[in-house]
Amino acid sequence: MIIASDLIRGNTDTIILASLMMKDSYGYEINKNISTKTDGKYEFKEATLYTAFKRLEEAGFITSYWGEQNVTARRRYYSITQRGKEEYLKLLNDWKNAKNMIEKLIDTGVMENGQ
Amino acid sequence: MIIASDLIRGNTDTIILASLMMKDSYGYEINKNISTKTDGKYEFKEATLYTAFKRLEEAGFITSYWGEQNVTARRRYYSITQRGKEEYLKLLNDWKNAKNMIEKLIDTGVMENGQ
DNA sequence: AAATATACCTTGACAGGCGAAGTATATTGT
DNA sequence: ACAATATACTTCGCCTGTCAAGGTATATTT
Repeated sequence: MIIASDLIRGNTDTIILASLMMKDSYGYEINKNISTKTDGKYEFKEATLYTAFKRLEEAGFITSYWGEQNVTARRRYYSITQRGKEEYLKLLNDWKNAKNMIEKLIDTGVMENGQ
Repeated sequence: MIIASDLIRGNTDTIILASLMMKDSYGYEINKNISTKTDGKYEFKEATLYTAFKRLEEAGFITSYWGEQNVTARRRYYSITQRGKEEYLKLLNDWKNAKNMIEKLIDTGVMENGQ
């Protein structure tokens, strides 16, 4: 998994909501898309992913429904709600702030490059 | 505290090690410096800070010694070790990778600005 | 018939953050 | 003189999120 999960923690919900901003999707697909986007460097552990879905649904940020009977296994699709969209924007902003703050705090000048 | 601690988690050790890269310091001072640098937006909770010191010392990344008797309360100073310096560089690199990955995963184009 | 891929779910352990409470000294305010 | 505040460190126990491990079920490939 290469990337320490404690560095992703706090962005889990944002990542899931971002995926659902595009279109309704289901756990397995979301995870595969993440894997593709990161060249296989990251993927949620299943338990983490499904725990997150439950948390987000209970909070009213997403809703779910069973997909049509399909060729492979059954799929539970998730859809982002209006409140979820608002939350996503808030989380995006939180990340922006946290990121800037962290950079300010961990930089000692040893890595001489602005990006 | 404005900033969600789950967004900082994973950078706690890096922030402390970064502080000690400059000079030996003690908990209270490190925390005040963080508060100053962030315009009061962030500060470790005491329990978090001292837990982190213990963790880092057990891992061999820092060492500690009691400061000279001084005008106010007694101070336990921390010093970064050679292994701690190497760890700091590693953590800095981990952060850089995680940051890029997160940005890639949470961006949907709704916030139209490159920074 | 077995292996693999798709797809979801739950339990229990573990680690880090932190509220709360405690200890001790020096300075500042009234 | 006494209280409040600032400095400074420590420990206990709870909470939350991650995740290893196990389970269920179907379709395709070997």
